[in-house]
Parts: sequence; C-alpha cells; structure tokens
Amino acid sequence: MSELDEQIQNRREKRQRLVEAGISPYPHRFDWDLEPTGVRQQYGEKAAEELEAAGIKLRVPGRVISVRRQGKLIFADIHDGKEKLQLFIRLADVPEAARTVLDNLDLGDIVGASGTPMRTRAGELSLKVDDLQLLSKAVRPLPEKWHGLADIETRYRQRYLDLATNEESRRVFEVRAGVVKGIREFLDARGFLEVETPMMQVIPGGATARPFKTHHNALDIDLYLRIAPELYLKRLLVGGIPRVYEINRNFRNEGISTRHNPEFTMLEFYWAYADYRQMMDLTEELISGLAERARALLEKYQITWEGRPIDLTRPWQRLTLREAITHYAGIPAERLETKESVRAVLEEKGLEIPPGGTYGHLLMGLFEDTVEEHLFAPVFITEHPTDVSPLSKQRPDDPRFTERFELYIAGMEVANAFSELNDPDVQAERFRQQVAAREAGDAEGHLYDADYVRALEHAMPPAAGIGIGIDRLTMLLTDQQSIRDVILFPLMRPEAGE
RNA sequence: GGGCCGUUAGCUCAUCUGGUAGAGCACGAGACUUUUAAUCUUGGGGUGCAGGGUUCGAGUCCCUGACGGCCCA
Repeated sequence: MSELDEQIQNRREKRQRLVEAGISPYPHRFDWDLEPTGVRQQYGEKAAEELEAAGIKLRVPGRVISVRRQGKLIFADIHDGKEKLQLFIRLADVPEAARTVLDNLDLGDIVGASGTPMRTRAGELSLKVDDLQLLSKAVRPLPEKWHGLADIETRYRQRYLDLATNEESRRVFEVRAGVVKGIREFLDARGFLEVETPMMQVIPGGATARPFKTHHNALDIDLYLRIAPELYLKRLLVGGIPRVYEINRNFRNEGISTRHNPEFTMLEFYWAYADYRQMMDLTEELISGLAERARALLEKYQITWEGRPIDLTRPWQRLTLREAITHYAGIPAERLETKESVRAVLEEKGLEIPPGGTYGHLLMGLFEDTVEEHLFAPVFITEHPTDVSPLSKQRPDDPRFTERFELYIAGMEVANAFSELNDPDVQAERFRQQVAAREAGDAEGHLYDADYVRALEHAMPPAAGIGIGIDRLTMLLTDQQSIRDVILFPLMRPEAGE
C-alpha cells in the first residue's frame, strides 16, 4: 500500500471507530463563544492568577494543527486560519466521549473545545479543556506544518491547502479584501454610486484587447465577455449619474504571465465636471490611503517591492510621455515631434518598429522599450498621443496629444485615466479611424459603437475617468511578484485525468 | 510561440562522476501529568512525471511528450 493510502485508511478506520462509539464525525453545529484569534485578543494580556480567579468558560472551534501527547496530558494547537490557541487537556478532566475523540484524533481535524482560559507553566495562553467535540474528520493529511506548502503548482491548484498552511498567503487575500473595501469607502464618501454593467456584450469596447467569444442560444447571437466596462459607465453619465463606479471582472483572451491573468478585476470610476488633473490629485489620495490600510494589515513599516522600499510620499512626480523619454533615454525633445524622427530613433537603437505604425504607436513603443523599466517611484506619465487614445479628450493647445495619464509604480502600470471625450462627432470620427486601422490589419483597433455615439449626442457632462487594476495594485501593496499570488484561483491548464 | 530551469515518500528536500534510493516532519506500535518544531524506543512507507532509446546496468546520459516556474515575444 502506498504511503498516502495507508494514512487515509488509518484515518478512515479512526472515523469508523468513532461512529461505532456513537460519535458523529460530521455533526451539524457548534455554538461557540470565541475563535482562537478572539481568545488571544481578549485574554492574551491577562496574567495566570487573573485568569484563574476569573474562571471563565468558553467554547472555541478550530482546526487541529499540532498535537503533543504526554502520557495522560495532551497539548494540542487549534487554528482559525489566523491565529492558534493551545488546548491543555488532562484526560482525567474530560468525559468518556471526549477521550474517544482524542484517541482517534488526527492533524487536520476540526474540533470544538469547551474550557477555561489559563496559562501554562511556560506562560502559554491555553484553554484548559473540560470537554472536546469532533466537528469534522479529516481523512486526508495536511501538508507538513514547518515548511508549509511550497510547491507553487499545488498552491494554485489546491488553494485551500495553501491557505490552511501558509499564513502569508492568507494575509495577501486579507489585504486584497481591504483594498476593495477601502475603495468603496473612499468613493461612497464622495457620493459615487456603485453599479454593475454587462459582462456579456455585443460590441466589446473600452480597451484594446482580444475578447472571449460566447453564444446565446435563445437569441442566437454571438456575445463577447467584456474587456472593459467603460462605454457603459459613461452612458450612465449621460443618464444623470454624475459620479459612478464599478469594481468587477474583465476578460482578455491573451497570454498568461506574472502580470496577466485572463480574468482580472478592475475598478473604473467616472467623475463629472472634473478633468484629468483633478483626477491625478484624487488618485494620489486614494492610493495613498489604500497603502496605509495595507501597511496596517501587514503590520509593515513601509510598502516594499522585491524588498526595496517604495516612497509613496505625496505629491507624486508628473512627466509628459515625451519628457519621460527625454529624461530616461536621453533623446532630445525635437527628435520626438514627428513620426519620421521617432522611427529614426527606434532604428538607431535597434528597437522593434511597433505595428500600427502611426506616430502614436511609434512613440508609445519607444516609451515602453526605454522608460517603463526605470519607473520605480510613483509617477504620472501624461499626454499620450491622440491616435492611441481614441476615447480621450485632446489637449486644447496641441490636438496631437490627449489629456490622459498612466500611473506607474514599481515599473507597473497601475492606473490609466483621462478627460473623457464627449464630443459625439469627434468620437464618431475616432471610431472610424479605429475601424480603418482594424481593416488595415491592426487586430486591436476599437469597434464602432453606434449606440455609444448616440448617447454622446444627448450630451455627456465633461468628466474624468480612470481604470485601476485591483490585482496589480494588490501585488504592489503586498510585494507579490506574480498576479497568481493575488488571485485565489488563477487559470491553470487542467491536471491530467481531469 | 522561443529560451532556460524544475518534477524523487503525504509534505519539505538530499542522493558527486551511471552500480540495490535517503533524511526531517507526517504515519503505525510503545513510554511519559506543563509541552509548544516536545522527547525517547521501534516499525512501515517509493511506478524517481509519462513513454521511448543508449548501456551488462539509468532517478542519473539522449530523444519525445505532460504539467509547472522564470525570462523573452
């Protein structure tokens, strides 16, 4: 018999013995007073005499993660996913049924203990147990406790084992929840309305990406999983919701990497009567606040990336795209003014000429290849070319560029925002240009959305809008280098035999 | 899609140049009434990712494939 089969069989036999003794291995409920974390919070500071004098009775549930048997005395640690509590059990103190449970107890079992908080000779806060109940029998063993579960593949495929054994992993997802909660509090306090817009769309818009395709049988139409909620949220601006946001999933049918999962979570919000400069101020405030929250949850002195501290002190640097290229790649400003001169720079540096081939594509390509990697401290990169920003408002003084910014922190693009284009005729023309580019072979060009143009014809207030990737933001705040470490169940190829 | 790396006991990892696969934890049996990575005695546990090849002999060398990781596109 293999090792694993043997352990499982042992556990199943123990379970059978319990059943034969009239003890259910899966009872229906347990009325409890505190979990281990709560017991620590409430009694962690109390002295031994104080606890003894108080003589409090508590019922505490948790998973057994460690057992130290010492003759007629048993020490066991139970865990609630966050903290552990030691059970101090004298066999003489507990009823027959509890002794049967203890005789057949395994690591990983979930139990409910009744007893009195006390302190052992070694000073460890413990529950002096007078009764113990099995709440759920584990017939399969947990990974070893000391090293935890290290195998990356198993951590992603069997996240429950990762969470059950690795404290750090659990923390990351607590921070993620804190980030989302913090965003809601921040926006709700400023009068933003949270909404949900379609995930299944007839015309996938609002971003440049390849969509997932699906089909609705009753209507017999092809649908696409959304690549962004943008165009729907702006329809709501037209409809008279001047401050609106959505935190939800987007889907992009592209490669998988440490920074890309096919489904990922985005915050988008739209703020009527404001422009992209005001949006930069608000973004600083929002993300600084979220960083504070993350620091508190992680009990960290400072946010770090690959161990290197990130200085989030405001205000953050603001550079135009062209200034950034001049500063980081040493290209004179005058060489960034025309398509031909930018192409010459790319050729001189031996860099790839991006497809699409417009001035904007070339300038963005140069930026990505020479600047992005240097952007560690938070920096707003502004004024992206108009032809790569089909939903952004142009600068009044130079229509080649838009009122747009991307926020970079630790080399990662964290946010993308702009003053929203609300002239219906200009928007229609931009869509036409995108469609033409698509027909010329640019697979990522936007599709023409006639209803969206019609909505703009009814007047959309001037507004600034932003998209912030929740996964990447969580990576940044928790110092996790892979997006798979901040998504509970990242997409994996199915295991053999599935 | 390309390059490099990984896959050995339930878990974490060893096994130099090819010569009968080991440890710690976990597991079984026993001892122990203040342990906390408990300790002590003792025992069991392997399709070395899969398939093919070279060889007297392959976990180890070669080829193909699967899954995963990192980097690049």
